[in-house]
Amino acid sequence: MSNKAARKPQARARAVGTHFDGDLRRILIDAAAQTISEVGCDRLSLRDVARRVGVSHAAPAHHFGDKAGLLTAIAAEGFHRFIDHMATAVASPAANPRAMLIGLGRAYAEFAESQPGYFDVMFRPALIHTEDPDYLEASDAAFAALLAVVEMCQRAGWNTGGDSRAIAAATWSFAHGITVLRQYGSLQRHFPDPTLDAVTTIASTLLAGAELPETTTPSRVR
Amino acid sequence: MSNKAARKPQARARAVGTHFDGDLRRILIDAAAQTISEVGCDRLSLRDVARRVGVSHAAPAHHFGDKAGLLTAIAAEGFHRFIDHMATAVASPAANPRAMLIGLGRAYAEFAESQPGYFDVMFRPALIHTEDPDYLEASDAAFAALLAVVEMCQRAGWNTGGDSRAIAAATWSFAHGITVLRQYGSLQRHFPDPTLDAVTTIASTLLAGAELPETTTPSRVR
DNA sequence: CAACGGAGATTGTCAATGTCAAACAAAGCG
DNA sequence: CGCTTTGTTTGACATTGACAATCTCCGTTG
Repeated sequence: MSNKAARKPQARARAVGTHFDGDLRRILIDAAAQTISEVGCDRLSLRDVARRVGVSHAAPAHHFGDKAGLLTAIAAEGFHRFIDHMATAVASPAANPRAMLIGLGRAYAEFAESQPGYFDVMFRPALIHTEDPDYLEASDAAFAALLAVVEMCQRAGWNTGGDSRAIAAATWSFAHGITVLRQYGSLQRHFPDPTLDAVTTIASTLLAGAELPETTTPSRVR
Repeated sequence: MSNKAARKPQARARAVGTHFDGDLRRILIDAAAQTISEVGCDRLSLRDVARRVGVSHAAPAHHFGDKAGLLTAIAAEGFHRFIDHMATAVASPAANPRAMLIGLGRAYAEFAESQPGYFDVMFRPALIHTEDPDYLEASDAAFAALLAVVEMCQRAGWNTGGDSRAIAAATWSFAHGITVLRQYGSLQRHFPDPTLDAVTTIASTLLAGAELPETTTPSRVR
């Protein structure tokens, strides 16, 4: 809202029948992401985005083809932001698999919480053009980044005895499940202490078959 | 489509201004679930459902209040069907944690694939009335059923050393993540053999820290 | 038996939305 | 100066969710 108010006069000043310095596309994406973070991906309306920015109701469709095109652009940018977030959050190889899993899971959920306007669109293939080259490229880059983390840990001495792609897929699945179920409130409703550390630590204990003792878990809440 | 054609004459025969034997609600739910399985939850339209059933465009809203009401009813019934499916799929306690996880994960994904019209709605809180008593009851019952499986395994000698609710939450998260990512096609795109067995087995190996050897995995594909 | 009230279902209507075609303005270029 | 291209607006249309009013049947009550 604040940046909208700051941007609107500039937009208005040159609005009538002229160009937007070529950055209307960027402004539209920002406004749409902001709207999604407020009302959710399902209630996004092209006309509402246009209203917020201060342009005509058909301007968004002109830039992105259709509603799915706008959401596709947001999803692609979301994956790029996701890559940046994961890169800074999991910079160094973890001491052990459990610590790595916890770090990855927390970074995943942190991104979903800090960038809801992007995360909500990234995994909604029914709403976007899944064959869009930019989207595919960004999605592939995100998986490649996750794969790089796994292989970095493998090089750091962690031998899983498995294909790194499969391990990355499983890790992604687990982090994604925790994240979306937390977003839905499903976990909060049934699990008394649904902090990321608690769930993820218990999960690794579960899957390890209860042999592993409780070790290095810097239990930072939330 | 086939059952619609078979049902339509009966409906038409008494349609004009009369009652539907009290089962119009059921017919609407069936038609809506069928529609969702075809076009997805996002493109469901009350008027389309009404058209398929052969009633007026306002009939669905009359029975369910609004669109979210219809989806809420479907979600609640979906959780009940989910409970039945899991009960038959995981009837006996698993020999070991890994076998139980694989069984749970497969049953979870099997349900999502066999009942897409219901699964797609069950985890979309933005589209339903999450405070609806029937929905909450059904959702709670589903978690209770999963919890029962975990505790059954614990009684069968599997000591995880953790709270059963936390273990159930983590298990649910992992199964959910695998399921939705498979639905989205994300896994198929990056993981060469995204069968449930493969992913889940690798995952348990990953989380166990690579100490566990490859054991009992009846590798049934898909 | 007749009046009645209510549940089930319909019709009509309204505002909002996505999409499309046409018009329009500004800039670049011959 | 005229032409094309790009960015944006205007106008229109079909679809949708929601609402109000109406109608029809059925069981109840007097």
